Amino acid sequence: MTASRSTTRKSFRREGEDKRREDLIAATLECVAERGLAGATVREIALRADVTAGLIRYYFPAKDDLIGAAYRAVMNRMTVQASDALKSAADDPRDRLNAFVKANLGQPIMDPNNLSLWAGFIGMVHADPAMALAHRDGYLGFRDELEALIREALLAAGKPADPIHTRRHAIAVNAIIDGLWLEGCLAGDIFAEGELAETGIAAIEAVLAISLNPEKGGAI
Amino acid sequence: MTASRSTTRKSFRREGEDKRREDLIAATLECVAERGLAGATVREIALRADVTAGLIRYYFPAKDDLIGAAYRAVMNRMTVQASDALKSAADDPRDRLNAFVKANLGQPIMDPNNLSLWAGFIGMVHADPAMALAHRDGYLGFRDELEALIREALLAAGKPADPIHTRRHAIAVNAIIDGLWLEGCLAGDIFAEGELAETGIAAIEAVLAISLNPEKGGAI
DNA sequence: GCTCTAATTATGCAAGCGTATAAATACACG
DNA sequence: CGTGTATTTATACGCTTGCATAATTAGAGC
Repeated sequence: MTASRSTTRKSFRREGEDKRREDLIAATLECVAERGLAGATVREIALRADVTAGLIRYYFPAKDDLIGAAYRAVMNRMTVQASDALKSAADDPRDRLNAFVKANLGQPIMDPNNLSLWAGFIGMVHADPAMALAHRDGYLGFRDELEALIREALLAAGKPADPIHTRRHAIAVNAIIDGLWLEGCLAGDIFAEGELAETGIAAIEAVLAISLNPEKGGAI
Repeated sequence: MTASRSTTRKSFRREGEDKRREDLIAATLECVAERGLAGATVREIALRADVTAGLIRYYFPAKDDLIGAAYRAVMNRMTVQASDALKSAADDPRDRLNAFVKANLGQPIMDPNNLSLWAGFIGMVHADPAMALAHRDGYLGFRDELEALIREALLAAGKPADPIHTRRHAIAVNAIIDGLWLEGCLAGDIFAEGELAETGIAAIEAVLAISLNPEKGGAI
């Protein structure tokens, strides 16, 4: 046994399955944030997670599964962040809707990194049915939550809230939020702090014909 | 000269530079439409254009240049289609804005293929400054055109149209159009024919507090 | 009809990709 | 303190990719 090892093998720690999955997903998001979906290669992700590439396949059958998990994680994180804003700030439904919109149109949801992953995914939706399903679930879930908020806000303002109109309102308000979120993520630097959130609130107030600031301003 | 050629060389025709570029861009769009940006490889594009891969580099220094040209072509095409709708249908500014919105929220602009290319691009914007520039130009151009339409529509309805409010209105209306376009491209099948366009018109009327159907309905 | 050149094909290369698999090792358990 | 196993590393394979370059040829101009 006189031979000396020319290279030392990487030392490592065993981690819990959940921890590793989370780390790998976090590393994936870092890659996407910095170089887009194309930059999220198996090797680069492993490097970020301080792990060797083979381990990824131990936790995810294929790379697409990791990417899909990362997408779901981001969407879920955004959903949770928006819901948190609801919990912490409201009893009047109009305040709740107001807080929901402001949360979606401010940090940390309105962030270029989120957009990069979202866009990369959307680009695959058309070609990959599995991802299309993942997307539609997230979209409808978001819109349903929004529709419930709108219904309550309308009722609190003494307005009718029949399903047909409420649905249409939800579609329009969803578009306003999505569109402004997009603008902010893509070119946040050309807008003043809070400008997009204010614009969104004002537009939604106009569409629903109610005030979302019931304490300060009266109902329209 | 008894030797026979084992394989015959591909016959070809020389084409004008413009024609070839257009063909290559069209082939690129086909690839993106079918399999997403990732499916738009140099070899696949060449196959579609009935050309060998090397020729692409003769017209485009690098693949990214072709992709960028394809992006610009699509955005330009959509812009032209929307502008055509303006020319063919209007003298009252409110009708013009109405037509503009309807055009952007209907065929052929609201199309999954357009979205695929757009999304793939947006995903790269964050990482590639050149593409970021290409995008911002297109975005600001679109918004400027929209802002002009809005200003005229407001004035025609006897409403004030000072720059500050007009800008904010343009941001909001742009968000509505973008958001609904997105929804329609992603899940057009869950909406009735023309539903998104109607929803968009109604939302924009509410935001601007004017009617966009001056012949039938009066101003609000 | 010849010639010259620009357009096109054909071939190959080096790099990077995702994936497979065997060897090594940390660590829980007795 | 061993021992077994789940976790992790290491290595390599086959494929695809974008790009370079040499050979060919279509077609314009004289």
